[in-house]
Amino acid sequence: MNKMPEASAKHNPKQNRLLAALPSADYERLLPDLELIPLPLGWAVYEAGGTLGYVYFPTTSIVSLLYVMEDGASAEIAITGFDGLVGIALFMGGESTPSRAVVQSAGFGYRLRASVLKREFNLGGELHRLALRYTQALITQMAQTAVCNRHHSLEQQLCRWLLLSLDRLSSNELNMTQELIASMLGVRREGVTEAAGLLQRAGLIQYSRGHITVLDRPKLEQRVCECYAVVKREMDRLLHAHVMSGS
Amino acid sequence: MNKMPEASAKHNPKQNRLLAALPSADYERLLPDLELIPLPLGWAVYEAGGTLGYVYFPTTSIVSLLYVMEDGASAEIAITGFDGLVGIALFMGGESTPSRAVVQSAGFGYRLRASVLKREFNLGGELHRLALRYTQALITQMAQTAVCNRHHSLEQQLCRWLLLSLDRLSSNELNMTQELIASMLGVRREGVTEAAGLLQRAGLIQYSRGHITVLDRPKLEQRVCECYAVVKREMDRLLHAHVMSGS
DNA sequence: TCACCTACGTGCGGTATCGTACACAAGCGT
DNA sequence: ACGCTTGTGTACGATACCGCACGTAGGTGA
Repeated sequence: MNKMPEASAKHNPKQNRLLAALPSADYERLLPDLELIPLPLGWAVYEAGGTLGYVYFPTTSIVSLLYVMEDGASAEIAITGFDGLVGIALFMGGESTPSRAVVQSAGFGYRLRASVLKREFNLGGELHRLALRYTQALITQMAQTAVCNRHHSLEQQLCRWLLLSLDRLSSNELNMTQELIASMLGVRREGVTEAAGLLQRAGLIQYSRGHITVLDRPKLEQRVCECYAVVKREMDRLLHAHVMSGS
Repeated sequence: MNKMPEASAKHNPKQNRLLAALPSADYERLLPDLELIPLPLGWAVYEAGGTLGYVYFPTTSIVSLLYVMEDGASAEIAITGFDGLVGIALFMGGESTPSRAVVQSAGFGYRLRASVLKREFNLGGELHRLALRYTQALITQMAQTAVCNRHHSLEQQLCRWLLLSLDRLSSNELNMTQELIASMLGVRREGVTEAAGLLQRAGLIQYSRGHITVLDRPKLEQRVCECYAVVKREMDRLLHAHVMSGS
């Protein structure tokens, strides 16, 4: 519908699902303030307790919300990609959160200055509605993470994590060391080696020095715990449903 | 300041921190629709996936948000009392959530019809602001629960749970069987027996057939993991700070 | 008073994950 | 080509929690 001349054919704010779901009036209003930026692997989009100058709308990148404890132990509490935004504390009113946001898979995204986001949010339009619905989906993901941490095996959690990451990429390949996965899942690196080894021997994935290729996604979905489906279903319900009714 | 004749001296909507923080204009507007109701132990305020007809503002009761899995295993993801509200999905836009809300400690609360809440929320006034800030505090609690599940011992988690519950009651006594605590923490009942036994032998608590008395709260705070303090601090920051600036 | 139920205590083998240590292999710079 | 760093595989005892079984004790009702 919108055939406006983009700066680059490769990058487009509408690659982000939330931005894409905005009515054109709202979208046009934000467009001049949307700034394309690269999100390099490992970069901290924001630090725990820090002030948020921007919200980020990832397009081709994946950002993990993770929590680092006093003793250095860490755990991922949620994962965001083209289907969400990073920096909910800005519009929720807290300005900061005790968690970190780290780029888990390098790529691009668009950012919006805090003041612009707040202004648009306070208009009470679609961005307001979408942002809150997305936040609720994020809450579901966090709740599910808590439960999964409690009740499911490392192998199941790894499957969940792989699938959640895969859903936010356009390929079936991840660039990710076991060390990094371990810190996300909050387990030992050796634990990941073992679980990944099982999956590899079963022919579901192929692993090599920080590069994972998913060979058999259906089988991965068979092994994963219910947590994955719950998160995915809720994400779809809260965001897809909107696109339907909103346009 | 407000010396209005309440229906009962014992019950007052302002026993709930969120309602108390509303400017009088907003408060007065809601007052006719606030309905005092008893919250009996074990009652499901809402079921997973169910429609929410009301939001609840607990005053003397404690409500647990918990997640029950397909195989019956469960885990608490957050806890709410006079400092919060139950039913955030109503204003977040999702209408329902995949979690349950169960009364963990009997008492009272006020409820508001969904339509009334949404109307007030959409005015964009203080309730809007407060509800979102509270939601962010809830998010922190859920994140912390996820991390605590992953990294801390059962004993530490029990301490955290006792303190969080205690903070939402006016006494130092809890009515709560080990069985119930176990289902909240998502562990075996025997595990709770053991952990509680340790605390009892150390003279921190006194246990007897579903009745816990906290004897030495300072020592409890010494044993608890950092998770408790983080949640409490963030709760205070997000809600107290408001009271300051808002009135 | 006695039977019964509920809540709690305890013991024991099983298992997943941890902590640590070390070996190996792929890539990278010189 | 060589050594170094980084990423992965493996082993092994320790431990926290599980699943199950059973024992005990306080409270309740007939």
